Amino acid sequence: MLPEFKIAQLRHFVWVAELKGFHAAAEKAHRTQPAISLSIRDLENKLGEALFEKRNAKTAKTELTPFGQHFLPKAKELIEHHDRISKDMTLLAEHKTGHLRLASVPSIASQVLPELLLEFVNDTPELHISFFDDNSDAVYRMVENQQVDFGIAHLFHEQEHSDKSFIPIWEDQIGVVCPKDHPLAAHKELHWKELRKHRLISNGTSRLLEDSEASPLLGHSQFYISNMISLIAMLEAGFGVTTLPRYAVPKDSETLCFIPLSTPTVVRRIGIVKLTNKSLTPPAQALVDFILARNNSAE
Amino acid sequence: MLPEFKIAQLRHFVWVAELKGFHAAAEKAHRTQPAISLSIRDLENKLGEALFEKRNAKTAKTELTPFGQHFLPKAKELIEHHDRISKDMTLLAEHKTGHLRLASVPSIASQVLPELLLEFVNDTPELHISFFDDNSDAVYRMVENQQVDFGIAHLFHEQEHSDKSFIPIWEDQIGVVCPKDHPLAAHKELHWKELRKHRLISNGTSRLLEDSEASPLLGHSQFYISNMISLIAMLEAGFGVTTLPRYAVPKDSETLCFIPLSTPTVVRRIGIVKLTNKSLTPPAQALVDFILARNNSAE
DNA sequence: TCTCGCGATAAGGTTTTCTTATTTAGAAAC
DNA sequence: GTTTCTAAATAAGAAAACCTTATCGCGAGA
Repeated sequence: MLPEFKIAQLRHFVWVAELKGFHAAAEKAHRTQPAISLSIRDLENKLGEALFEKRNAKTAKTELTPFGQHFLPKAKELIEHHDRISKDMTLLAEHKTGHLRLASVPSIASQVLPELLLEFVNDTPELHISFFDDNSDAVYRMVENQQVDFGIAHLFHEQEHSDKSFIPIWEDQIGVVCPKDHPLAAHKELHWKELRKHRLISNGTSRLLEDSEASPLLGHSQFYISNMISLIAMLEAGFGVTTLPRYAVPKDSETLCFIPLSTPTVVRRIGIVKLTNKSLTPPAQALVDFILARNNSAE
Repeated sequence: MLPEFKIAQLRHFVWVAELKGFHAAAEKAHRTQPAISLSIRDLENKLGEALFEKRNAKTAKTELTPFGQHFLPKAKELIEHHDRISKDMTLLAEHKTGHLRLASVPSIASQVLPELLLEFVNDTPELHISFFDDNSDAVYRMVENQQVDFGIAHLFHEQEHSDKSFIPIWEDQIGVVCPKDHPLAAHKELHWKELRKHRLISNGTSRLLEDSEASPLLGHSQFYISNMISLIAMLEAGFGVTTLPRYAVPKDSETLCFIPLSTPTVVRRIGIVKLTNKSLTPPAQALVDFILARNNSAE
């Protein structure tokens, strides 16, 4: 029962009023003059009042009635409001703006994401990114609680996360880390049995070998260091060697080197974790797409 | 190139979101369910993003995407803005609200308008009325300067106001005013010659007689009082008699009476003055219509 | 497994909103 | 005073948008 205005119609009205003519307004609207006439008439009928002075009379210029003068600023405000929302939502949909929350395991966080994010935000200056790094469990938890839009973590076969989906992206191969002047450093690749002669330090990622034929090594290990910084320091001090996924090793270390294990070849799959039945926000979806595209083209 | 939303479409979206279902929304919109589906899909296409979680999947309840959650409050605000304007303008068009500015000559102002306005504003509690009373010249001037929406004044034959139009409403007959105990008070009507025997006080309205056969009376008059209050006081004191238009005489005077002049019968036409090429605001037009209707039915 | 509820999809009709063509009226020019 | 010109109104038909009925697909609960 209240009349419902169309934005286009209001635009026509504003243009006729401001350009003082139907022809000029028609041109601006990319319509013909009769279309504007009808549009205005429809508006007048809806309102039950004339917006422009009777234009068949002697008066030459199209001029607003007092009623029309009242309506003009209101119409303009509504149009502006509409356009603001339209623009905001379009920007958001084009992931040019908004807020993106992301959690990742430290290895990817430190070795892959910095460069990747730098490239991604290059053309989206208004995008805010919140970034958390923590271990896989914590990442899963943050995804579950919707503290982040998506996470980057390992795939756990054991724990069934039926409500989450996993998109594998990176394959992180397990290898041996030792000082560059260590006897093992000369090898291009290693068989697990070759490690038995050396002092092996196990760490949090060692359990990745549990299911492999290298599992006897774990019993062989006398030391366990969970903290990555300490572990690296021990290695650099020449205390021994360890096994680590490649991404967990500082990329451009001066003192340490990484030798892949050829037998067994153990890979840790790292990928994107998100809630299955929840869409991503446009910026988040854009980043996921970006990561996928980059990794497909890279391989 | 920016998408343009339709208010109806936004309503559909809000209803689907809030009622958590297309059927419920369809009912509220007095549409069928497919209409709502298409409406939402169109909106999603315009935005380039899904608003609701994929509804063909396992999920039962229709739920918003994060993007949709962002859009919902904005859509609601825009709808509210639209409805506010729609309502305001409708009220204004129905002259239920707004501002009406009016000027009138004192006679009508004091004897006709009070009762008339009281009746008029009866069903328009939100209408503000600014009211000025002044002589005819001033009323014309205020109309001309658009200080008032319209005026109530005399018709001047002499001065051509080509830009103003005059709608005659009242006919104000000239008569004689005298104390109730005056010899003339017994008459039902008077011939101008009968006044010659009495002391005549002329006043601002006396020039209405100038063009009539009673013009000799004006030379006969020894006193001229421009101020109405003083004039009435003089009459009440029994100083003499005067001629006045009927509406200029206090209606229910205890002491004075009004006897029409039969020869000559001079009427002063009072009516509505407005700018020719300017429409009235809806409340002003409504009042004019009201006055016209009242006066036609009264006669 | 069946059925129900909810939403998507398809096809066709109605309404709305344009366009082209023409008319009208005032203003300016002759 | 007639002609001419310009701007808007009007008419009629085409195009687009929108809604309806009918039907399908799919997951959930009986």
